Amino acid sequence: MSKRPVSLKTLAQVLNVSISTVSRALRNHPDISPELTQRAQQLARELHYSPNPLAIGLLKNATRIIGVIVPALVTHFFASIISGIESVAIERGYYIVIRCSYESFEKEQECLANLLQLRVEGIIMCLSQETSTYAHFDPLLAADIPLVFFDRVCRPAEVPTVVVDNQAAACGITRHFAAQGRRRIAHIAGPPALNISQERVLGYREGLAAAGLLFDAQLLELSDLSADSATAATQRLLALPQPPDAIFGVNDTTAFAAMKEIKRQGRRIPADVALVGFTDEYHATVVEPMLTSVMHPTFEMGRTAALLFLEQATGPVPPRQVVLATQLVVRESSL
Amino acid sequence: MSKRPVSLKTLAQVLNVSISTVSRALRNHPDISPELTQRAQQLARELHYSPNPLAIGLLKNATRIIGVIVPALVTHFFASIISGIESVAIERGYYIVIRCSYESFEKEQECLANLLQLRVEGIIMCLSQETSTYAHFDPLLAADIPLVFFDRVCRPAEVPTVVVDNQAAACGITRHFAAQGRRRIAHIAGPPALNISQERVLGYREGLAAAGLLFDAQLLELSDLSADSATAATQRLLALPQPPDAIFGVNDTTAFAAMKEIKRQGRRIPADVALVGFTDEYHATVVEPMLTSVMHPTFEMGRTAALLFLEQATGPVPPRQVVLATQLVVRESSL
DNA sequence: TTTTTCTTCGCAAACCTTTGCGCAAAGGTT
DNA sequence: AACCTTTGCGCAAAGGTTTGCGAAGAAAAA
Repeated sequence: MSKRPVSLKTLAQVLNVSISTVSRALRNHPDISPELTQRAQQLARELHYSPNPLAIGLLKNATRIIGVIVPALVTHFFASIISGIESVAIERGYYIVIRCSYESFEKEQECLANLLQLRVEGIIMCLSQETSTYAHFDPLLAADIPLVFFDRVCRPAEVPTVVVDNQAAACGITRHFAAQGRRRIAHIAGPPALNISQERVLGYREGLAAAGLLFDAQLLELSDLSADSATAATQRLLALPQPPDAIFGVNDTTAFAAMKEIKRQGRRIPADVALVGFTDEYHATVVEPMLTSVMHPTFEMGRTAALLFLEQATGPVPPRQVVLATQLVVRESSL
Repeated sequence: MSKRPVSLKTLAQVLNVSISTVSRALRNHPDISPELTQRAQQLARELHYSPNPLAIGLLKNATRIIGVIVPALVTHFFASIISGIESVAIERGYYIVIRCSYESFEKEQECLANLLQLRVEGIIMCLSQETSTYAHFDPLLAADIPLVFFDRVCRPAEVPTVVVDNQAAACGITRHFAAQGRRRIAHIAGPPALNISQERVLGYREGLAAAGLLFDAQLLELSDLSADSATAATQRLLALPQPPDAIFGVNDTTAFAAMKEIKRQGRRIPADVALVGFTDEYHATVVEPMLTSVMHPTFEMGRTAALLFLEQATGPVPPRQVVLATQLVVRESSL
């Protein structure tokens, strides 16, 4: 298509020496005379020579590309994590190729296969919401291709992961509610297959116990992390004979949807129902009332995931499980 | 690092034929006997052979990678556009590599050079806020590397672009305000170098004229698209002897910041000051009052940009300028 | 039988880079 | 004068794929 860029061959012809000599000259090989080295580097600059990564990749069997698979792109959470991954990738001379699974197990498999075809050097990903079997990662592990999970993880014994302290955070939220005098604390949970859902439910129950409250199955609702399902869950909760006086959403999308529904029904936040989200999207501060939420170190999470990849890429080391601390940011919605 | 995957060579050795024969067999070349073709394809499946894109890329001088440069990743707007680009890229067998300029002209140049080193087949990008000279695109044009701009554009005579009807939309907002009886309509504009800022200011003035209102320079404030600068601009506007009764923000970030400041000063929206944003981020519906805004077809914008790239990639055609329609979504903040 | 025509495959070059090895000329040592 | 070392460079292979051309063998035509 576009004309071929200048190669070592071009330089060699101009300098009237062999290709291998030019190659050495550019890399300051001691075998090459200072004058020729000088001339070659000078010419390379003038002609804007840059080594062809495909040729090097072919030779070294390394593309310097990291594949990244996210369930969704259009969220503060994932965009910020990608941003973190990108930042360390750049520092270390890697490129990242993004693929989106759209929360679909099937698409997740497609993305995986697709990125492997590209010969990525590793994959950093977050499981889709539908993913509940994990055999599709076998080929990666068998081929020694570094794999890193973040947030939603599996097979932690084999694959390095970076997650947040979900259970502790969820416990903290529940205890925060209890400390405000709330007694009927509800939780809108996520898909049961996901570790994040499980851990947050665990933390929720731990918090209840710590506050001396009994677990009430009616107050534990399920959602698929979407606004619609969260709205439905909220409606069911509010329709209870004894509706909750506090709701803890599994993420901020859930909490925003709950907030809308609560307000739509003319109930006051936090007077009638206190509300807390999870993830701390940027807009938590712009809604009214401002949403109490669990701040995730998203950028840091991305950076850590990338560093875990680098760790695996340099030498095969045992998989590390990094747990990042979150912080409960208390705002108007839960006071 | 990781072991080399199976290549044509591997297959050739097993089948006891030459590499070129296997290559032809897999591509159903008529020169190869049906039985051998059959056997080769069978074996390729069993061994999970997939052609090495580096080798093909080297041969064809094509990486099937599109470089994408955005000023920021962590926004609904850009994430959604990237999503659109990705969707058509996948359909056409391309990969996308994302780079972020962080609104910096210097970083924009770095990203550009970096992606060119990777030998991307084209670049789809949005100008950084600081970018006001455009010579750094010369090498691309000279090398016939397809380039596409979206939203913030330049050199439209040479480079295909996809934008929204900024002036018409801005005019529409202003007239909407006027129709509600507003008389002192302010605009918080963006960096003057950007086409989007210029066009929206033009539309603003066009709308004023159409409504029979005089332009008042005091009511035209500048921002750098950040929340902080928008807050400052809002403070200046509200401190005016005759403060505005309507504010039109150059984007939703600006509008959100303005909303916070207006509320902080104890003024009512829309009673005292009506407010309209631009871009319709998802959270426009969750703030209180819900924000009137201009809905952008962001996903469509990404898709269009990718299609424009494909257009350039197949054959050099004159650059097209695509203008997408927006829609003013009227909500509580301006009624 | 000899020549022509298919059929079916292999050789080699090209894309670009790196690197082990070899080789020539120049200088130095005995 | 004969030998050894250094200096400075080229050859060739390797990595995986595609493709024009040549070639061997078989079948068909003369």
